[in-house]
Amino acid sequence: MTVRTRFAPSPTGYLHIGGARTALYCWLQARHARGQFILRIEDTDRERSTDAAVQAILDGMAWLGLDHDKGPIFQAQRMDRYRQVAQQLLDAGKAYYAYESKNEIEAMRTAAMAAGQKPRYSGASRERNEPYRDDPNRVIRFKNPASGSVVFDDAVKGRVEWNNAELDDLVIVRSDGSPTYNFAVVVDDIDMRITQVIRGDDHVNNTPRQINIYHALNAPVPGFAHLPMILGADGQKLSKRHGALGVMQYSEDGYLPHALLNYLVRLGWSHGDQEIFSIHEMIELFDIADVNQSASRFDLAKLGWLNQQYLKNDNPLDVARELAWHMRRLGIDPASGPCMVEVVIALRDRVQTLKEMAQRAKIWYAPIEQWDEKAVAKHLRAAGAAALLQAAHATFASLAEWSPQVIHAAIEQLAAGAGVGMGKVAQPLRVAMTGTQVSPSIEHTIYLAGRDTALRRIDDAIARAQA
RNA sequence: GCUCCCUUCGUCUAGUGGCCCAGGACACCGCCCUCUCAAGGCGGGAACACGAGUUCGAGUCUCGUAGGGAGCGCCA
Repeated sequence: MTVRTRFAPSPTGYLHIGGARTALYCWLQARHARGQFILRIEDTDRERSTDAAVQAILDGMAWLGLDHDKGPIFQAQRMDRYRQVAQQLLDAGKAYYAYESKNEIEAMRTAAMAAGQKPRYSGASRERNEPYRDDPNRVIRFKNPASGSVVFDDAVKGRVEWNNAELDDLVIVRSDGSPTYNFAVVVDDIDMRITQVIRGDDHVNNTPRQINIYHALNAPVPGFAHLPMILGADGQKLSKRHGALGVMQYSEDGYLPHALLNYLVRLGWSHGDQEIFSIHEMIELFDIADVNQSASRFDLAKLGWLNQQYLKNDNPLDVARELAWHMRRLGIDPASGPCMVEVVIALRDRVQTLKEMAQRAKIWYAPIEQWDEKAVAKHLRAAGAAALLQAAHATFASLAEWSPQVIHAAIEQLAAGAGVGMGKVAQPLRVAMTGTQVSPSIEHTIYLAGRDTALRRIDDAIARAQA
């Protein structure tokens, strides 16, 4: 049997970290089994669903590379199908019309609470066999079994047993004729022949009543896997206020999609001591049954480390392409300076994101924006610094070849000639090149600036040293 | 209130009764390397929530307690 999984977000916002991990696990499970991955948009709530959110989800999935084999399928376009199935249930005596007002239902809930039960619908209309009539309160409720229990074997939670007595008769069709979530998912998952339902564990409690609907429809029940939540760094539930960023925000912040995927796959799942997984390895090794049962926290530091691993090990040509995008975002033309690949190699050990890399690369593409006065005071106005810079200027101007190796040798000679250590020469030059005391190795910093810029900056620095 | 779920270093996790006085990774601290910052190398501190029970033996099985979470909608 072909394995079929689906990711079914509701379009009420962007694709966040939790949704992205759910999507990843669904995708991995399907790819691992060489099955199908279906994308379904659960937009039965017309109030809250927006086209912009649909687009944001699609963009997020595309950026992560989680491609689907079918879809996106919109629930809003399947209304007739839900009504048809509801009618089937009605005809079979497995669902019924109910006309209680909101107030009446509210009263039932309060009464149940007072009796020490959970707030629930009393089932008042269950045996009344009320015919259809035009009434603003008309809904269709599912006739849940009154006794016995529902048992399912959750791929991550294990065996879960639920007493039917705990379940009330839920609404499956609203007064406006639209289906409710619990009903629409079941109809869809049956129609799409989903074999494994993978979703957040906030749905565990819905599962027993959904299984009862499967039974009422004489449909095979799929397997279930309920994923634990992802918490914020502070252990609080992830919300918009608590760093629950949309996936595309990570793109803008300079993370590589593969790094995010790698971080996400390890959040709740592991394969021995392995930390780095190629997409191919994830697909080979992932099994939903190995997923953890407890919630985990989102740790930006580890994401940063992983991102750097990819920055360091990916082909610099590919990284350069990404870097160019971030540089343009900073208003810099990547063509106005040195070869991007060389810049990537110079900076990749020193930053964790592409955004930082672009920020640091600016010194080779645009004039120095800001001088670190402490650096100027310490290294440019130091005794002998100006003379060293003069000497460096002369040496660099006469170099036959402009390469890091040649520049390195020249600086060593300069230091030896002045009877000082490398630091005494490198630091003033570094401040001259960058305005700060931090940069890649001095020879690369100078080399990447290009001879003309390097000489000009040394002149500026001498002027500044004497100011 | 009721029902369900969860609990190993600060964080992500390994661990499926003896290989564990608990391993790896991130973070943190120290040392080395060194022109700065990193990267890298080496080293360090750091955890089985608690209590009973089963067993020759429990992080691993059972029960309880505590703590955390989810759900109980004509929201998904």
